[in-house]
Amino acid sequence: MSTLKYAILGLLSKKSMTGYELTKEFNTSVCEFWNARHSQIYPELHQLTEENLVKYEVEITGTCLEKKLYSLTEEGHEALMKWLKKPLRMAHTPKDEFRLQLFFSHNLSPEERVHMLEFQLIQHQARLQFLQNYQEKYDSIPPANTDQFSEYMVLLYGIMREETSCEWLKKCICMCRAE
Amino acid sequence: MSTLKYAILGLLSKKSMTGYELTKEFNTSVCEFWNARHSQIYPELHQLTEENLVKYEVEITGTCLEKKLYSLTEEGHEALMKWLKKPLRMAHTPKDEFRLQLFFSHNLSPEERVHMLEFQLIQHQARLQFLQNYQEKYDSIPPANTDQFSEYMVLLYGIMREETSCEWLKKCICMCRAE
DNA sequence: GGCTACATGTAAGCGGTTACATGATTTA
DNA sequence: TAAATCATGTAACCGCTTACATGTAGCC
Repeated sequence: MSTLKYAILGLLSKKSMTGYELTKEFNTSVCEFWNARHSQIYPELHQLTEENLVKYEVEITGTCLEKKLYSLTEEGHEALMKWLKKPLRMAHTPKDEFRLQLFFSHNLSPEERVHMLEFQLIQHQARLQFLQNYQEKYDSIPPANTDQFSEYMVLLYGIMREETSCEWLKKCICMCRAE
Repeated sequence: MSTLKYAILGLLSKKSMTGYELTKEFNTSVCEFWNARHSQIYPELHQLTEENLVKYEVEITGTCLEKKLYSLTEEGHEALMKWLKKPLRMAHTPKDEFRLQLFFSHNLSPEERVHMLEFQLIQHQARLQFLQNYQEKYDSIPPANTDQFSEYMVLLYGIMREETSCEWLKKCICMCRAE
């Protein structure tokens, strides 16, 4: 079963949602480490329904607009728990077009190379700022048994990763300028 | 044009190679930030030939085994340079199944959660060790205009990223045990 | 009345993986 | 002579993106 299905089960374990709301979730909180478009989510929900891992109730908004409120079945909850307990092999290093460029960058002039590093740096600095702002919403580390604690750990990684990226880019700029 | 095509052009700019050798390259040095299987590489080489970005010469090994030695055309070199100079938007945070698990990990027992963090930690420590061993081959930072320098920068990122991952995992284990 | 957000779907195509398929060369 | 490596290809399938397609509800 695809990871996306577990992501959907996980989100539905927190709160019953429509496909539309799931799509929004994938574009906000979860998007730091997973994402999906509605064109992928609706078919997956159909499949999960067939597999009896989720069920839905039709609600009417206004006079006739139907929306499907999805929730986990007992079976769905079990499938989620089983996946959560599965030890994962470390993921293969993800593809990275910028580092591919950099790998061939000796074909560029020193100025061009420094320029491309600086362009990445300002973007990662902005991303770091965004994540740090998000972190300020926590005035302390949440208790370990809450979903806020899980969120906090994941956010922490994002911040540390961006700090490292900025540090690395600055180091590279420095080394390029040294000669 | 897909990134894989530029990766192939980049590798061929260093050295003329067969599809088989390109495949090996994608499983060693370059695999830290890009990879591809032979089933994808051979069709891409056919397309690049049609687009007149690469050309090949047939060589005979032994008595009859034909191999195609690919190299860049003038046009191919220009395409590579054009791509190298293209400023890249920061890549979207890559998908990460482990962090997805962790995001839903408040459903686990404290012991189970610590266990999954420790399992990741030993894997990242091994990867860090591997990259550090690789780094020892450089006894100093190579001159900035060489391809070794490009390699060195990319390797440095790998090491810093793994260091950060280990640091983060240790911090998480600590926080999980604190309560 | 018009705009934005809510809400749900399908189709075509791309990049990539896994598996199928074949055969020559080198080395132990 | 058997196994590992060199060498080149194709087919089916999967996950995902982009685009197509439709209609309602709420707000200004």
